[in-house]
Amino acid sequence: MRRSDRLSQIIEIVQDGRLHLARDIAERLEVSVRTIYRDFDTLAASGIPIDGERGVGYMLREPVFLPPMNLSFTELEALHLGMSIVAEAADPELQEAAASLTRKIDNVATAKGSSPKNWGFGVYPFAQAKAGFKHMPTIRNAIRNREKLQIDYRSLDGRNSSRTIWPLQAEYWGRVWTLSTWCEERADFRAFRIDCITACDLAGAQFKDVPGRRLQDYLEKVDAEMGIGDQAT
Amino acid sequence: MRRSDRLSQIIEIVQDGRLHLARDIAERLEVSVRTIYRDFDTLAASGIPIDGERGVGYMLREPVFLPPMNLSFTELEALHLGMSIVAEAADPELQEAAASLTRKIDNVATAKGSSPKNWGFGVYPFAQAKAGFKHMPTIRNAIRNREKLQIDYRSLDGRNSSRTIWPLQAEYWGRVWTLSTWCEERADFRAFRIDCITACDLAGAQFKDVPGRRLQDYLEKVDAEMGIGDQAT
DNA sequence: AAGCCAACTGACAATTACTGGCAGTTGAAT
DNA sequence: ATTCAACTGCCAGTAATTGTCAGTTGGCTT
Repeated sequence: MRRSDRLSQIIEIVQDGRLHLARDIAERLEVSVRTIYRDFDTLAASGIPIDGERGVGYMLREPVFLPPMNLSFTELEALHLGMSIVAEAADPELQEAAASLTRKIDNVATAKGSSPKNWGFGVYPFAQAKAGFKHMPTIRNAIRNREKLQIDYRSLDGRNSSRTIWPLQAEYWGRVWTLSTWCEERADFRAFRIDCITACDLAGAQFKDVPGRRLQDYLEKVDAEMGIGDQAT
Repeated sequence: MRRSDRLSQIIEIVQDGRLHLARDIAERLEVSVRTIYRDFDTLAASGIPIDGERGVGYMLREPVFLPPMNLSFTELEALHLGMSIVAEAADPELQEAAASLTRKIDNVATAKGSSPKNWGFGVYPFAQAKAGFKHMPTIRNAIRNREKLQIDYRSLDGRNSSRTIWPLQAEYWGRVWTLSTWCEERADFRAFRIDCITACDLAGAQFKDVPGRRLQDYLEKVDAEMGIGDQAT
């Protein structure tokens, strides 16, 4: 096996986010442990965020991918359009991520002497989408980690309520963002407009994968009703 | 210079889409021509779509990137959100590109044993955006290659007209797509709603970069007027 | 505090991979 | 028919990679 192939394999192995011992990897790739140590050196030198701790093992610090990947021209266009939209329609954290992703890709996908390419897309979503952005990072984080949220909500007709919810999915409707959840108070699925959420904090507990309360169950239920679910009541 | 660095450099050189001779590349990277031939072998074996033609030179078949790239978790989220939106709000060609890009990334960015990950985003744009999709591939292609378009247009108040336009940029407004152009008939900038374009064909000629008729000039003009430009008149 | 674990480091020889040079062959274009 | 430049095979010299060995270091457990 070629060295460069082995380096890619190491990344693939480490990508599960769990702890790995140099000895195990060495065994699996049929090289000596010393070689693995040297490989981790090389990877670190290339900027891959791998932490090695003495007495413990190796672990990936954050998600990574560096596959030999061929993108067609159309895929590049789809990517740029998508990033343009996200840069307009999402919260600042995602906006920054979209911008930095675009920079990274442009760095490698265009000849370095050339001027920044114009991809022929402009995006002008409605301003309303920006209301409620301040809660989006918290919400996305809660969805990722399956953490309950404690929210205060002011519905469109002016009633206030306080809920503990299991955030399942954020939806983008072109103008507004909504959040589909399992609501503990109502013991049912509820969708909230994110711009109507007045306060939003982690409740400090995770939620489990309970059949009947999963995103999949919600989508099936909504499909059955041919609607998009109720606003919070 | 390490071999792997040289391989990346070759990709970077070839990435301008033009023709390159092995001799020139060899000279530039200070290795022998023989080595360059061997490198192209290696690249081809890794799946990079480079064509070599005897007596002609080397050329990239389609855009490519295989950078050592680290994406943060947030960047991955931005990417998935963007692709979800494109998969809903764009024409079938871009939709397919978005889907295939998502597949490629999920293949490498998630542990290979795990089930497909749910990213917590849903996207439901208005159906109107889908009108006029049939012209989008032609239009995107024309923007890319700076080709004039011959269009038939039916404005919102029912008047028909036929124009030769220089397509500069497509804009997404959350519900509809518009196309900003230089219009030869009006000798001025004009924006057209893409869903109101009844026929759309390449005019068979390219347009040049004429100062005063570029996208950049249009954007400056629009900024100055604090509006979004006229609909076609 | 002692012991264990596994990451690390340095040195050296053996092995392997890469490279340049040369002498060809091949396919396409002129 | 000639030219051009991609391609191929071979060989010897060179450079990079590897395994072995003998340590050191920092964190954790007992």
